Amino acid sequence: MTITATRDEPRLSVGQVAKRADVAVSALHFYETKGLIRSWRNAGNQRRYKKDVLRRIAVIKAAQKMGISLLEIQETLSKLPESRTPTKEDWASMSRFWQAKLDEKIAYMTRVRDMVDGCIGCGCLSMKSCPIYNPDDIVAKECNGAVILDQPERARAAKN
Amino acid sequence: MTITATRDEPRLSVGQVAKRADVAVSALHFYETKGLIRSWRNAGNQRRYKKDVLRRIAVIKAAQKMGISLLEIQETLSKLPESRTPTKEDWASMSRFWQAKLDEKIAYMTRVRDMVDGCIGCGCLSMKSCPIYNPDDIVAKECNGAVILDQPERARAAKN
DNA sequence: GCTTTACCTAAGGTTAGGTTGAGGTTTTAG
DNA sequence: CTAAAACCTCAACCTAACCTTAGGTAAAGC
Repeated sequence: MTITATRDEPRLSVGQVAKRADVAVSALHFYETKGLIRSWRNAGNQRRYKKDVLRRIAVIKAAQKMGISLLEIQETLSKLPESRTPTKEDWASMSRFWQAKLDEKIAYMTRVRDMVDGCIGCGCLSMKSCPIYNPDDIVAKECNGAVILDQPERARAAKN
Repeated sequence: MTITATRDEPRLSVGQVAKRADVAVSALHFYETKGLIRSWRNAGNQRRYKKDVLRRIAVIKAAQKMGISLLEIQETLSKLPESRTPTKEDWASMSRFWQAKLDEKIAYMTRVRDMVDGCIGCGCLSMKSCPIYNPDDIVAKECNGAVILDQPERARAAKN
């Protein structure tokens, strides 16, 4: 009896998902083409979603707020087990993964801030040795002594 | 004599600027169309730059590293005096301005990290009240108590 | 049963920050 | 003086992350 009740999970239409997750229908289509979410079709070829798509979308949005690209999000989400609905621990470990990335980014930005601070503030801006003045070695060698600024450079690296 | 020597400031060609600033010629053209840098033309219609363009470009690149858009950079640079070569204090105040923005961003990311941490970690993820679970109020009202997450939303706001 | 609302696909558009290429001119090196 | 290197403009193309529009189908309300 309760079994029957649990069994006929109600599937959501794209409109319902859009409303509840506060994203545009077009975005849901888009996420699907990118493999971020999945849908089933009803007899009339309309998308039907399992409820846990809401959590997936919430996680996608949270990750985006962290500045993580959809590609990276997709890659991470794809590690979730397809066979079962992800558990709390699944989401938690994903969260830890992204937090580490965030920490990296925060650290990176802090280094940039300090570099700008140190270099523009220290008076060397007018000198040949200043990393800000000499764009070539904007990755400061002088000024504040070996500031390592090279984390979020994957995009550029990929480009070249 | 020295006066004469100081007076005929050597102007740089795009190729020279590109090389010294480590940016593509196309990028320099692009920056010019966006009003980020300025050039003069020689008799043959070729671009010639004053030396301080190098510093401008260095600053542009530094700002980009901070995640500041070219539009914002342009707006900030446009406040520099056109009449004279910017002084050290000009650059320093610009640097302070951007540092404040960076601090904002860092604070924002820190809040996001803490929200993800608190919410996924606290066990409420499976509950209706969780801001991560309920995308509508991903701007956490529960969990960690009023986390204000709304700084870098100009893009979206502008869109809607 | 009919109308309105929701949905479908495919293609093209948008913004940011450029890059690439075509077709032609100017500079520079030998 | 000539050939190569550098430069010019303009237009097209690129990625990300979607949105919009067109033309057509399905579902829901009365």
